[in-house]
Amino acid sequence: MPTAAPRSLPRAFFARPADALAPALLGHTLLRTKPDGSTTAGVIVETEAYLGTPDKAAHTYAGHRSPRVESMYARPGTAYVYFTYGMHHCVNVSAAAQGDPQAVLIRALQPTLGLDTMRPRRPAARRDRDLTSGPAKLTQALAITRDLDGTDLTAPASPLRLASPPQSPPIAPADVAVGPRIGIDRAEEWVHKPLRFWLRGHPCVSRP
DNA sequence: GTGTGGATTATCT
DNA sequence: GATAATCCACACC
Repeated sequence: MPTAAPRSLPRAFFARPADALAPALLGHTLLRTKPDGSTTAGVIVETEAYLGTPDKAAHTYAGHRSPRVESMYARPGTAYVYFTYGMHHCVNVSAAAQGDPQAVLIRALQPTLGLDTMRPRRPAARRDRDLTSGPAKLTQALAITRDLDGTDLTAPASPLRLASPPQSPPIAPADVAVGPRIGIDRAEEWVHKPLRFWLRGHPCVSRP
């Protein structure tokens, strides 16, 4: 019998522009395995695309390159984890081709595995849907910090990886809502571009 | 060397 | 809605 283990997404899945990858990631699973063997995971329900060099809201606008953002330049399927607001981490997936610094921010998950492990990491979450309903909430719940920056998300043995659950029902385009990105207010024409994607009506998205 | 401002969240009113 | 919490990267002396 085949196991119930999700199968990792192949490198080629990530080798497309961020605005094409972002909606395609909806419905796939982010899995986090710690050295102690604990596993936490959730289904992606909200993403945002950051298009790199031309995108005034991207960390790599105008080709900006530094150790912090190096993972955005890495081969597709690499984790870009950054630290912001003095206390929060956010996790992205590098997209497009190596050297083209595009990425997709994972903004919300539906928690599916290891909820008992997540709860003590998220004491403010009064309901389970609050465990991972935001980009910094999900990194807390899954214990994702900067030491996972650069992780290969396609490798089955990685501490952080992306997978497609067996028998996952396909996401119909009509179920995907599109709108402007959250928290972007000084990127001129890039403020309003429809680069945020979420599952319409899902209770775990960061904002309706 | 100093100053500024976040791809956010929790906790108030 | 407003604001504090709190670090780092970067711009600009």
